[in-house]
Amino acid sequence: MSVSRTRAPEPPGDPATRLPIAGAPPLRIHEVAELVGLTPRSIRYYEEMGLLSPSARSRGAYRLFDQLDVDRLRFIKSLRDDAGFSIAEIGRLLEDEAARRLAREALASTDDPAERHRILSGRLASIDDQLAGLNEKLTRLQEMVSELQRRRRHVLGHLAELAGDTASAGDAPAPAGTAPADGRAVAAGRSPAR
Amino acid sequence: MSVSRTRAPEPPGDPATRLPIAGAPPLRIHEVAELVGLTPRSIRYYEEMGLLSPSARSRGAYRLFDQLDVDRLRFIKSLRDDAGFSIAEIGRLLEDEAARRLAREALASTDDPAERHRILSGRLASIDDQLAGLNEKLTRLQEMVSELQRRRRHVLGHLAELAGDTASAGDAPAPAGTAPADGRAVAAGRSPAR
DNA sequence: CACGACCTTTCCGTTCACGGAAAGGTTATA
DNA sequence: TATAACCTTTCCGTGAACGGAAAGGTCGTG
Repeated sequence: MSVSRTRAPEPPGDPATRLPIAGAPPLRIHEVAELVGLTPRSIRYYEEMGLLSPSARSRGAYRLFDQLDVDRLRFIKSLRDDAGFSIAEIGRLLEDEAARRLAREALASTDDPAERHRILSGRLASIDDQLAGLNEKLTRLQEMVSELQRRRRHVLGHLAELAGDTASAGDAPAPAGTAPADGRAVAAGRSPAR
Repeated sequence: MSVSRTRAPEPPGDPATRLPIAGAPPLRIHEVAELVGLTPRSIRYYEEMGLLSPSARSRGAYRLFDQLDVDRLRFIKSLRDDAGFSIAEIGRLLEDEAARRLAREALASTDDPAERHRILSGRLASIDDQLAGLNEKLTRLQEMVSELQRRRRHVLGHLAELAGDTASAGDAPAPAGTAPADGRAVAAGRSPAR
């Protein structure tokens, strides 16, 4: 989901990097807000909470957002809505993002193997921490999904039986097991219901 | 994750259904609270919000909870902590639970195929709604996880390269792709960090 | 330069999901 | 029956995550 572009510092000048955006016309707060699906108020709040580096300002004092800011905001929104993290937790994750940048620079400025190893190990540990948290949520969500799928199949079975014929009026025992939880989107027809 | 036992109304009498519980010694609020990992306050709040049927009361006015209540509370907690649903949303999901019971009864009391079909279709639609919401969350979470895994492999690669030898001082392009997102817990060594 | 549309900060208000105290009742045990 | 340890309802308080108004500044266009 594009956490932020990791390569290409792109010094200055670079016509049409991708299709939708041109050079880098900085956006104003309500524009990004609409773009990523947040309110200006929320964005200011996130900045106040330290989730955004004090992004660029115009001579006046208008906040100006570039593509990286937009990516970051999208990431924040995803963390909030999809993973259900609190703003404080997101703050910690993004601190880690910052640590990541620092590690990057540190790595670039030293050739000492011991030092490099220390830095990389720290990064690995941090990533594992995050993975642990996310995987736990993921697993439980998958359990819920497979439970629902079980029910779906059950209902479907009744419907089929109804369409076919009515043999005996007792319901089959049904597999009754926790099912291996396969995840992956399977069946859903309706609207978001939010 | 055991939403609630669906079978066996168990009229009266039934010694030792499962290992931990005996017949049905109703629990008091702080006991269930400890059991499922909630506070008494929260449980009362959930009842106030309509997530719990006015569970049994003693002659005094003590709330008494049986195994089904415990299951239901566990489900609520899972919905809250893992899926990140708000109490209101959980309320809607549980309303659906209720609808499920009603459908069950309705199905038991009619043989009219048209009627049965209507009921079953309603159930199916509701399940699909829920699946849609959960699957969306699941997908996005999986994306986040695979992004993290990508980073992990990247760091791991650097570490290996460091352990092996330093040939040329440039970083390999690395697979750079969104990786199919396999889900399933993969690597995590640390503590929960919550 | 005037204007409308946007922006700034500051501050107070609100909803959610409880926490916690007050005032009093209940239950099991000594 | 008295005591400790629970329980009840009621109500006020709180932190998080904003919403929204006030008072004023800034931008691009006519």
